[in-house]
Amino acid sequence: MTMETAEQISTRDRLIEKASKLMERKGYFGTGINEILKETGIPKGSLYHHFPGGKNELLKEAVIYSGKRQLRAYSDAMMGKKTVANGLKAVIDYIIEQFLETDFQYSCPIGAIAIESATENKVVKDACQQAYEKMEKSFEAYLNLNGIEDSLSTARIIINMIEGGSILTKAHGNIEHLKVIKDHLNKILPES
Amino acid sequence: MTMETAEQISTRDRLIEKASKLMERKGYFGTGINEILKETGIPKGSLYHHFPGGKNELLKEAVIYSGKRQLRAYSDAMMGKKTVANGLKAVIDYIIEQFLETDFQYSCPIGAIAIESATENKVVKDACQQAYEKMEKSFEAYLNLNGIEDSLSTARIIINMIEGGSILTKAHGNIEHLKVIKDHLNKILPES
DNA sequence: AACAAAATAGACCAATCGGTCAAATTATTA
DNA sequence: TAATAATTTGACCGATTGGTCTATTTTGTT
Repeated sequence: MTMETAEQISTRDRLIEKASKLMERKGYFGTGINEILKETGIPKGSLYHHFPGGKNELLKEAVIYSGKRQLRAYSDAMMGKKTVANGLKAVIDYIIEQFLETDFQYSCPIGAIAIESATENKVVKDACQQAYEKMEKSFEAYLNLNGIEDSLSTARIIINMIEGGSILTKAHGNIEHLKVIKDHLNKILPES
Repeated sequence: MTMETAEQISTRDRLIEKASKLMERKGYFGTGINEILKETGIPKGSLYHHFPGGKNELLKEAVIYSGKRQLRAYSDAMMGKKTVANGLKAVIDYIIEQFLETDFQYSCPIGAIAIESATENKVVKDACQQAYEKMEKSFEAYLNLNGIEDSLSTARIIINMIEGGSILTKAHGNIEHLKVIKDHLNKILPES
């Protein structure tokens, strides 16, 4: 009967959350099991109890978690915007915000893992692919619902620009490459 | 007086070359000093003789090397093409070729490093930034020379798409996301 | 030939890597 | 409450990490 806060986060979720954060910034190889444990204070045995597959299994879950969080954030940003162009520009604005808030430590959550070769950790690689597929379908549906032609290819172009723009933003330490995307959206999407 | 081949690659260059290849595929953290040494057969002492700064210095040089190689490959692909659209499509074709030849192990050479957070290795980070800046200026000049308006912002959009498209291509294991870029180039650039 | 500088060679180091495992503890069910 | 299952705890493991250091060999210069 301890005084506990309303929501008690499980050990498993705490591991996934921390792994997700580290992974987004340092990739698969840069994310250390021991670092996750030290920062969360969770002992090693617990990790291998919840994730018998070890690092691969934990990071697979972390990719899924990151993907969901990213998709939800994008959806929230788009919600309520009157035009498609405005909805997508709100997504870019959200990303810009993240970069500014984290002093450019933020990056494309899935990209940092997906970019690393991974003949090895196929489990993690598959999780990345599925996360991207969900995002693609989500964008496609959004465009299709608003009467945009070539909704699939347009969705792909937009995701390409977002992912690439995020890398460039991180590399340069300024948001110019993301701002350019907003301008470009005006060109390729119907006004108002 | 040994029978030696025409070109003798220096120990230094062999290290940079191998580091570059590993780094493009596995990023900063995934690239191990020991792995480089084992695969090249070069002893450890030689590495720290040529690169007193250790891993950071070697990988900085590797980023510069990768950037130059990438830029040259793009330039070669564009050369001789009559229209800007065709020149840029040739660049995408080159990238597609690389993916197919390497069974999708190829990735954006600089992106794999740039995406990893790097408050730490500032040296490497700066090298990434400079590599991207050179590429941006190169594309901008190419567009400007061919009478394209908004050459800088257009260059940035194109680089964004290339980098993002490469990540998505790697994640999905097919070239659809790169093909879409070629179609899009037709839309945003003047025909022939 | 003699000397100095450059480069090669690899043994060695502490620290960290991901992972295993047996014991102790807490929760659940009978 | 007794038995059982789920979970936590942390010591321990071999392998690998990036890095240092002292010889030895090769190269260049006079």
